[in-house]
Amino acid sequence: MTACKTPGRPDLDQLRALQRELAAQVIERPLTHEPQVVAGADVHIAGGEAVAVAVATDADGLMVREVRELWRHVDFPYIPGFLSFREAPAIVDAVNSLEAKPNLLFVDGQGRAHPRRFGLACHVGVMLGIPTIGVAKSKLVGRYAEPGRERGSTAPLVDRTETIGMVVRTKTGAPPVFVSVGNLITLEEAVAWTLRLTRDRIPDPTLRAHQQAQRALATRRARES
DNA sequence: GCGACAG
DNA sequence: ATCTTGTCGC
Repeated sequence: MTACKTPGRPDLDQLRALQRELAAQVIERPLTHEPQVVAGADVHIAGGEAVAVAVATDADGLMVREVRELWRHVDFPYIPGFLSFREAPAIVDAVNSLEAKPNLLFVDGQGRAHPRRFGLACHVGVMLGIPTIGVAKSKLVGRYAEPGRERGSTAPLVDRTETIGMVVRTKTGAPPVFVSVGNLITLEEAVAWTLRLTRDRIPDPTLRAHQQAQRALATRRARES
């Protein structure tokens, strides 16, 4: 049999076509409801085992309402531009496991600031049908001028002639983050909510999810030794 | 051909 | 992301 799926080398041409198709389903428009439940999600992967964590907080990110941890097998490799095929399934499951569906979700990666305008935050946003914001710690595509050093400074992220996101200084003196629309929100709102929920460099719900995922992996490693 | 390249 | 604790430098 030669027609088996080969985890090592996915059909990227086919996936690019799929991304363009799904990118057309992304809705960029103002929030229709004031978010009451905000969430952040992150995934850590070690040797085919992925742990996704979703943390739900109040609208200011100060009170944690819920933390869900979900394990999943992952075979898709990391390929720049195709991260969502590796991480989106686990994130979607983790968010769906929350008892209260969030009105806004922060995703650790790009939204529309992607070569085909379909980063991880868009993928998750389309699958869940909720507003999502992509907050990435580094750039995937686009050009930008360094924003001012103070927290709150911004600079547009531009690809060709299109503004695909915003480079945002969320912490004075720290490297900026790359904010873009995931789904059902505008770029301006995405930037405002990112600043609102960020106390350190990345949004609080995301930071909490990140730390919880790290603890979960460490725990599993200790258990296996 | 040469860089760039989310997590 | 991950390998990995303390240590070198401004």
